[in-house]
Formats: sequence, C-alpha cells, structure tokens
Amino acid sequence: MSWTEERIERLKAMWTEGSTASQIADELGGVSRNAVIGKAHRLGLEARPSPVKPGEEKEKPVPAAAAPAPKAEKVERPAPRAAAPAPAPEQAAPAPAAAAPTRSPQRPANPDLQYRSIGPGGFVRQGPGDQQAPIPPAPPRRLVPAKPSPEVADKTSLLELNDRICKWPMGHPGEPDFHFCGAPSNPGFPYCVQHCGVAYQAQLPRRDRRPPPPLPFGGPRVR
DNA sequence: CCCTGATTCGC
DNA sequence: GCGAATCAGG
Repeated sequence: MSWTEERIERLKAMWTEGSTASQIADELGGVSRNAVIGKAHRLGLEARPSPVKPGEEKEKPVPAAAAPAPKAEKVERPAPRAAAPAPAPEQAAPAPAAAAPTRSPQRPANPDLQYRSIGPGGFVRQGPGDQQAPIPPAPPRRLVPAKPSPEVADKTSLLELNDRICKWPMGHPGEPDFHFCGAPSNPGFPYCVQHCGVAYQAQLPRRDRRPPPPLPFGGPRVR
C-alpha cells in the first residue's frame, strides 16, 4: 500500500482526532502501526502525549537539596518537542464522587471534541461547532452518602441487594462499615443514576470506536 | 504479557 | 520517503 492523498488525509484526521496509531493502522489497512507513526512524524504531525515521554520533568523543590544526580546517560536527545501542557490535576477521588463525565485516562481528548453526558450511559458527541458556552461549572460539591450513624446505622448489606437498589460498593469489603449505596437504582442498571455516571464512561471498546461522523467533506479545519 | 508513541537506520 | 526494529514507559 502506498500513501495516497486520501490515506494521508485519513491519517491526519484520525491522528489529530486522537486515535491511536494502531487504530489508524488497521482502519486504513495494509499498513503497520509503525508505518502510521513514521508517516505521522514525517508529515510533521506529532505532539501527542506519548506514554514514554509524558513531558519534561519539572524541578521539584528539594528542601535540603540532595545531590541533583546529573544524568550521564544518553546525551543525544534533541527532543525539540515542547513540553506537553500538564493536564489539569484531576483529583482522583477514592470514593465515588459526583457523576461528572470522567474522561478516559491516557487519552486527553481533543479539546475541540468533547463528550457530554446526557444521562447514565448516554453520551453525545460534540463537535467544535456545537461547543457549549457554559463549561460544566465543576462545583466542588461532593456527594457523600448520608450516613446517620458512622457505623451500624442503616447500611445496605449484601443481603438486602435486589435489582431495584444501587449496588455501588461503599468502603472496602472486609471493613466493618462496608456496605452498598442502596439508593433506588436506575431502571435497567445495577446502580443509581449517580453511580451510573461514574460506572459508565464514554469510552467505547477500542475495536468499535470509530472516528464517527466520517469527516464532512473538506475535512475539519481545526488547528 | 499487553498496550502506547518515539527513534533509528537500512532500504 | 518508507517502515521494521528497537526502545522505553504504562
């Protein structure tokens, strides 16, 4: 296979849209993942978060300053790449938090292309044009299970589970106050609306993901 | 092991 | 220009 105009276009589109090299490769067919990456680089497309090169390391404030340990290793690393902007330090809440559409890790979605949750399990693709003015306010609200008594209050035990109540685990199994959410479940789902929002992400199985709206015609003029 | 992207280098 | 081989982190 050769890099025809169309195939290059497709590569560009998918690459900038965030597809992985593998996906692009077997979408195009006839090329390997490496071929795609190689081509992408030759095209000048890059600046994509690499699992290997997440970004330049920042100087961390060492109090008493131990030996900085100057790396005397491979000295040749041009790395003209600008440091990728550190993604907002999303706090990883251990407890199921608000049902905000959590983005898939390792894949900082294209800022021009976001997924907006319209309900548990349901997401709507949002193109550059449809950008909503008001960004989710990201309220510091935190949904805490109303636990009257910290301990043996009205915990939902394993025995009380049925298809109508939320089975979202609270705490850790084995711990004294481990229990389940117990709120009315979202019909058809094992969890309540809140936890459905946490449990179901926009991310589709890799194979089924498609750069859906087959690029209008002229392709996106993004960037 | 699987995955990822980056880089190298012979063709 | 191409892409397999290789590297290196997750």
